[in-house]
Amino acid sequence: MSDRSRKTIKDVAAAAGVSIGTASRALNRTGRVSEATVIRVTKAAQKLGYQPDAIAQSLRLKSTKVVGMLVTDLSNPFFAGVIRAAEKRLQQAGYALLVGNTDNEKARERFLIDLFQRRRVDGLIAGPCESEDAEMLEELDRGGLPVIGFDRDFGAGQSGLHVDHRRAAFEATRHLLNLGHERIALLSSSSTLSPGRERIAGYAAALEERGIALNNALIRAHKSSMEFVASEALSLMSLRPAPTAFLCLGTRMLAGTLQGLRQNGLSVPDDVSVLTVGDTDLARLYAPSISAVTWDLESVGQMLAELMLRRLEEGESESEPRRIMIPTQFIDRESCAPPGHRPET
Amino acid sequence: MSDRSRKTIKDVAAAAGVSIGTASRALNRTGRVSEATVIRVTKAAQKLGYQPDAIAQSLRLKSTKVVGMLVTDLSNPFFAGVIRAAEKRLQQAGYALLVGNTDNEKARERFLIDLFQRRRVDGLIAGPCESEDAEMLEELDRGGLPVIGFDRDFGAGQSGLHVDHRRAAFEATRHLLNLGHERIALLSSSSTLSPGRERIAGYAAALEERGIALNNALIRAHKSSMEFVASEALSLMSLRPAPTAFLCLGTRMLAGTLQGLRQNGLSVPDDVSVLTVGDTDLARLYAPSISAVTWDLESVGQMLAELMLRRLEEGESESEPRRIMIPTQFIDRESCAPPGHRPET
DNA sequence: TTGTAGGCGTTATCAC
DNA sequence: GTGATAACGCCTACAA
Repeated sequence: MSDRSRKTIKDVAAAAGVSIGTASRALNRTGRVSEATVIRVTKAAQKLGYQPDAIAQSLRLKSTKVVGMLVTDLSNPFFAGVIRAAEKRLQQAGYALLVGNTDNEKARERFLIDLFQRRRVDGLIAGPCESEDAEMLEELDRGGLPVIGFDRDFGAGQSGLHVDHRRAAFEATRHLLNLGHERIALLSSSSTLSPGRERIAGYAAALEERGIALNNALIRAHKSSMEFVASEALSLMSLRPAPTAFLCLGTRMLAGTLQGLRQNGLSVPDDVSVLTVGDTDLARLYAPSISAVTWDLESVGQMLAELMLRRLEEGESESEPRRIMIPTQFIDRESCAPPGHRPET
Repeated sequence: MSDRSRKTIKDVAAAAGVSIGTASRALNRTGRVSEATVIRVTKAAQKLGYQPDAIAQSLRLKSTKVVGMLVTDLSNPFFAGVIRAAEKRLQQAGYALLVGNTDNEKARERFLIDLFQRRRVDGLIAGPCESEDAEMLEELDRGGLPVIGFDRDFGAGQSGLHVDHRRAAFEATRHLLNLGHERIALLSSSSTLSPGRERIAGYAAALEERGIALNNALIRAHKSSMEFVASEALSLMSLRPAPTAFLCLGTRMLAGTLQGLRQNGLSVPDDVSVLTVGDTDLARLYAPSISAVTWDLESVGQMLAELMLRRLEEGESESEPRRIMIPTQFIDRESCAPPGHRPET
């Protein structure tokens, strides 16, 4: 099966004693071909180990059967799980998935979109990015490249999927409020990306519902290393009055917070309650286990693929855009208790 | 920029008033072209927003500038980190990375290899899989498709990269032995994949060095859910004499073990020591933090890409296969103590 | 039912 | 230096 001896449909046709046109029709079962030649051609193809050249097919059919996907970071488990599920579903439908990391940089996003276009992907799934480049993607979509947004702002005419981050943060905050907390610190890695913004909005809405004023001193929203988050957590704890609960938006925030609290001998939930939006092994298995808001990565990936496939298979029939909102679940574990559970030191 | 109006080199040539051949040469700066026409053509291309069609180029040049990568599970953080780094490096060299999940199934591996071949990938990075299908990959390689193995058995003539799992487990085990442990339980998700086999071998070698007989009752090597691992851990603890330390091979094993111990009120490291091969947030941040053997995912990915690029750019010059062994580092944290640290209950 | 031929968008090999 | 022209491998009218 050396590269040189790669069999083409020409070889198959020759081996079966038919023209290449007939061979093609027999292999693809398109057009009128006698059953006898179908068998003959198929056998010849099998014997030769013929594999149709997807590149040539793409050129001819104007479809690569590839969809591109843009994420900020493929190694982030929240994306990895989604990618995995999306790839699986797309593969069932005969599509491959080409993934690109934007690293949350506008320039890289541009570069990748360009790359995907040159590679003639059939569609594009666009995850969150600092450059909420709605118009650009909308233009692509109108230009004939189906775009599905994922946790990202996009134009009115576009299809997409959102995890309900706002409600997630709302419910988490309300849970803390119900326990009696009023000074709830918020740690977020971003206030500009759609998920971050939505979560902060949900937090604010829950406070407002109780008539508690938003205290900006309690909010820390910027990307930072785990070590820095740890020191942020400590600096928050040194406020007077100190927060009685931490709402961590994302794994890194949770990890940093736990580290910071632990370094300072603060115990959860006795000294302070902790709650996270986005569930991970760490939250599940930490001692104490951390209450979390979670959602199903697999169904997110699957739905994304589904949205894309629908667009792809509808062809030109510009159907109305579909939007999907993925619900979240609150999981109560051991990390939350009423404030003042233990007298302050 | 609608699909219909996608500009081809023909449009560029027309706009610049030259033939398509000249346009091509000007754009690619190949062959003799006057500086004046280069400028004219370039400007025309820019104005039209011309993007060369990578598919047509692939067909013509017989190179897709795509490399395929096979992993058991893209959402496993140990793979995700590697993939991310490999993709980055390959992209710098103008290659895209197409990833496929084998789910550790032979049939899926076959399917994906077939898919990658039809898509005419320029090379293949093959991660571990239950089917250590050395001959098949070797044949592919000889047939002209560069194959780089990753933590996987492969033929003598092939290039590849291995993390030094054997040494990792050896050192971890030796650390426990040095603390005085003699009954060390081993939890592994697999004894058939290359990494699992190597680790078990490293464990065995360390015991042998001390003249301690291998006790199969202490070894549990099969894939299983976290819950099952937890019950495995407990069943191990009910042995008499009970193990005094756990060596966990992989995140899931660690997570299950910690959960099991915790459910039973066993404390680390007072009742039992715990050590993991493969570092994660969970190990770093658990209380107590878990000693671990780690390695650099990024350099693994980068080296894999490097190996591939070298093969790709050497062309036909069948250079001798290169092998790389990635070293590991032992990180001592809080989860290990001498046995009998606290009198048994 | 089957064969022939044109073309998808490029690049490379020729002549000029 | 530049312009035709022939592939690359495949599918699909159109003709037979």
